[in-house]
Amino acid sequence: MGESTGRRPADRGPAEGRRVLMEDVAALAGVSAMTVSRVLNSPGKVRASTRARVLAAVRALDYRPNVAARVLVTGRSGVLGVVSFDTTLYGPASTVYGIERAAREHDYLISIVSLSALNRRSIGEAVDRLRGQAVDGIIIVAPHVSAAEGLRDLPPDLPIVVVGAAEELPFPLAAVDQHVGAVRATRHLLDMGHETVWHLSGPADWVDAGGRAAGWRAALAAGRCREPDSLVGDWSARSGYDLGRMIARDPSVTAVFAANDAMALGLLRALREAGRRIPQDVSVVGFDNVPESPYFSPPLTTVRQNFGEVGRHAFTLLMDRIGRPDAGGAHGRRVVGPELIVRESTAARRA
Amino acid sequence: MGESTGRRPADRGPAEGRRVLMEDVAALAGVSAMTVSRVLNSPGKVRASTRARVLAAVRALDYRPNVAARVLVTGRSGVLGVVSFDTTLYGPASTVYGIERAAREHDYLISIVSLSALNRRSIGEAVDRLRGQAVDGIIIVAPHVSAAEGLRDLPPDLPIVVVGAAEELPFPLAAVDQHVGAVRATRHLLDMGHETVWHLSGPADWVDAGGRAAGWRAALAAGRCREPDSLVGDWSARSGYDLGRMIARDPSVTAVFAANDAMALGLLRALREAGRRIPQDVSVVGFDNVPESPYFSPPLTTVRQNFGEVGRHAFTLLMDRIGRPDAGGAHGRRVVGPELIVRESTAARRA
DNA sequence: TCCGGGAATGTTAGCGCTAACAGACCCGCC
DNA sequence: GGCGGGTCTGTTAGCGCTAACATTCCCGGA
Repeated sequence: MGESTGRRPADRGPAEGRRVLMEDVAALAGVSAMTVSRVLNSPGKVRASTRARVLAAVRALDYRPNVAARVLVTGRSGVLGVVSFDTTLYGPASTVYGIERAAREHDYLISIVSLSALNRRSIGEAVDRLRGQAVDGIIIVAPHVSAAEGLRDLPPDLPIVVVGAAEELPFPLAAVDQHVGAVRATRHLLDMGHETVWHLSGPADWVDAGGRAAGWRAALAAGRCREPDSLVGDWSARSGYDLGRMIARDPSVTAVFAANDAMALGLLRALREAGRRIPQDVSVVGFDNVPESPYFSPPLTTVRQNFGEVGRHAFTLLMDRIGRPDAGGAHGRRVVGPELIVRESTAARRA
Repeated sequence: MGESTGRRPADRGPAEGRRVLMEDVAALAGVSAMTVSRVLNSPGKVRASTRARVLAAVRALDYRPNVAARVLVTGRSGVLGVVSFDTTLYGPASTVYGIERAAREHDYLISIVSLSALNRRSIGEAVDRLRGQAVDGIIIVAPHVSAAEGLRDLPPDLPIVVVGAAEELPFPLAAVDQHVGAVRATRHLLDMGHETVWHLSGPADWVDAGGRAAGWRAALAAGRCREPDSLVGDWSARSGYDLGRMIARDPSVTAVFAANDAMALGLLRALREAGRRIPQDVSVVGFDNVPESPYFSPPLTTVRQNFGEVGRHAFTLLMDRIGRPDAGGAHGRRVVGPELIVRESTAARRA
């Protein structure tokens, strides 16, 4: 059979522009292709002297294995899929970055699909696209309630981990505890003597927004405080500004918890335009601790989320899942505690 | 030969947990595997009635082609590599997002490698990792001078496009014209009667920082203005604040151009702390037009960069390059013009 | 000296798909 | 009715690698 196959590397001259194959390395090292493969994949099974010869040949020829061929045989690609939404937002961007670093440390590559819209269809499509590329597993960063619905339709055979989603999903989960963060922010304000705390919330269909609003509500209830009308924004500074203008002239507003730092920034501006001083007249707390928040006017009291750690947890959970594919078992949950960072935008209520 | 190969799909029962192969689809549709392949890859070459039968079978079995096998044969993966640096920074994040959208519209997936350090070694490694995954081409978003050096070592056989790098590289380039942006920002201030303009620059080894500083210098020279000492930051609000404190009490400082919006934010704060009013005492211009900049105090005059368009250009250039691999030819350059956005942080110099 | 047995290496047979060629089919026209 | 020409479909042969089995090698002990 060896006779009839005409295009074996040995038949053509030595690498002239042609891509270097494992067989070329084998020839140069004076071994078989299989030994080269072993040196690359399980070095322990090859005698040291042989291994050295092979590695020298690999370097000499600048050989790079063809991944497609390897994947075809082994079924594993060394690529993880990441599904995300609007990676220009600070939260998603930081989470993806955290995942990427964790993956790189373990020699995984990540492929990213952003969602154009948040609905069950688009999540399914994104996952399909990644499955099509033979990823070993998928991390879904889609902090959206309707996204959670989309997750229910997903195939159970593929290892999937979810970041920051709602509670009841059949997947391992890594997240920051939004509820606790919001409770801390709200209680910080109540502890300073404010009669109640207003809340500029995120979009109703975001899981994190829901969690923060629930935490705020719980803290108010625990303190037996009146719960002001809900003010719903969209994470943007603009929405914080617009909502801020609605409450800025109400003197009963002395403490506001904004669902993220961008909204807090808009709020600060609306308050100042209305002549209210911060923190003397109104205290403001944000959420996220974006790198700019210490330089707001005034520096913003906010809640820090450790996205890097969430990313690392998500990666670890996925590795666990890939390791033992008995999908049914208990689904790991890694919840990271947020941290209140007190700066100058909050003060005790004036007597 | 067909006899001896024991594991053909037909030999085992119909798909029982086993992965669905093209041959299964073919059997169900009553055609050969090749016809299925044609329906999937060049539908025009198959009679409509046959095509319909095949597609029905594909859907019935929920068949998904094995990409690894396809890549092994065709050599094309449908994946583009993106090399980037710190995707939590607004610029890189937005660029990557723009690339991702453009890629998605053309059914490409992107794989991302972030650089931990900016030096020639790390760029080479990142490119190697992507090459290892058989990407069809690579877009490098590494706006760093030493990165540019790393680019010189890259293999010429792989289609590569660079975003926002320095001038003289043997690759197609997409970028925002930093020089023009900086000239516009500076001239805007000079036109308002300021005697000169100070500049908080970005890190010296970033290409964009160099471009902006050069534009600032050119505009000053054109206006025959004194060039103040250079103040070098690192893009962060903190560095803008620190540098701001150094100049805040100097009454001759009446106009400052910050190399990005984050630094401008820190600067605003330092100026206010020193009792200088903006824009009455000092005018400030930023660069980037981050979504929050309209809500700074005061709203920031800045320079808008259209990252989405840069991403789209980069993608298009890469497609061109993949299309005709005669690497030698002219290298496309797509330079996007930035736009000055005047808000309330700039005003005419007091008489 | 020869032999048993584990370690090192080689050989064979695909992984699932598509390029290239071969063959079947169909239509209208002579 | 038969035949040229295009259209549609099938067959064959790998793409480059690795799992599994086969073989060789090497060493100490009898």
